[in-house]
Amino acid sequence: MSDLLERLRGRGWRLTAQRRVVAEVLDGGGASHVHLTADEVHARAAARLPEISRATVYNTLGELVSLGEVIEVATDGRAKRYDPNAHRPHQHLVCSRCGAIRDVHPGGDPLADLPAAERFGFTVSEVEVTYRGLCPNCAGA
Amino acid sequence: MSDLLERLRGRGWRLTAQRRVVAEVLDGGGASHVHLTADEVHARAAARLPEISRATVYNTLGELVSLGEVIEVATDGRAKRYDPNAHRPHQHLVCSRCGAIRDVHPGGDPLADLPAAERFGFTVSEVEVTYRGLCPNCAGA
DNA sequence: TCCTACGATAGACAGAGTCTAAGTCAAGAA
DNA sequence: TTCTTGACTTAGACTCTGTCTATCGTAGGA
Repeated sequence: MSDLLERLRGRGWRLTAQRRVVAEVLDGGGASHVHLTADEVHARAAARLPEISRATVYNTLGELVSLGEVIEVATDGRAKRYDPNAHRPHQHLVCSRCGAIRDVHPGGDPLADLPAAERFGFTVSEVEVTYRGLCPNCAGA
Repeated sequence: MSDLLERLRGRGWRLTAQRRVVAEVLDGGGASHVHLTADEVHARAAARLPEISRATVYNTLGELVSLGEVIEVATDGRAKRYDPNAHRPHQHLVCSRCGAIRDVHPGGDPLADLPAAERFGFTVSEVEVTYRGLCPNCAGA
């Protein structure tokens, strides 16, 4: 994660304690890639830096998204979730009951599946694929 | 749309003026398939039936969704949008700047693109594909 | 026509996110 | 090292979207 901070600093980011903590929280999931809501990020950040405000968390997440370091995922129309796994293209598997999210990496480029005739003049730059169903826990219950 | 109302009535739906107006508003887009937010549906319904309440619009939309007559689309993490084009499988093309939405119908079944090894025990039942980019208007500006 | 259960209503409430004004501090300059 | 400045942070009010509850109204069957 320190390389992320260095990368951001190289792009003119001022390195504050708050931003550092938010970046660390997002990276905290490690390989499991938890997809936290802004509120969860705030709660975890506040555990280390109690005076951090919600606005700062929202600002920092927004900046990370616009810098392409984090992906915003809107799976349910409720709170957005933030996915730090931005550098490897992937898709999401979402449980319709409990909301659990898993990253999946099928091969192929879904963008190629949309013929020009179906683009209606749009300049398409990305695709978001979300598979919905029941996770093993919920399917068992 | 009257066939929709008949279909719903056949399923035990009580046919009230409010429900009729909401169904007509959703159908009002016709072939263009506008994707209205709940608030927009309420505004248009209120133009015909001024005393209709927000709660009624939300209730009716929720019922139409659970009956499979309308699809709920969460493209931006803000307000959900309601898509009356539920009977023909399709995907969405969304403008990242102005939020415009278009239905597209590429061939093929995106569900087939996810190998069992990438399903992690999930019982996958549907896929949601959203292409993002700039619409012709926004790309020109 | 009458009854009654289902549906509609107003308005309070809750969650997610944005905005503003004022105070703080990271990092470059001297 | 100290100073300076503008970017960053903060509290808290505000907006928007959606839900809930108690009460009132009415569609549709008897």
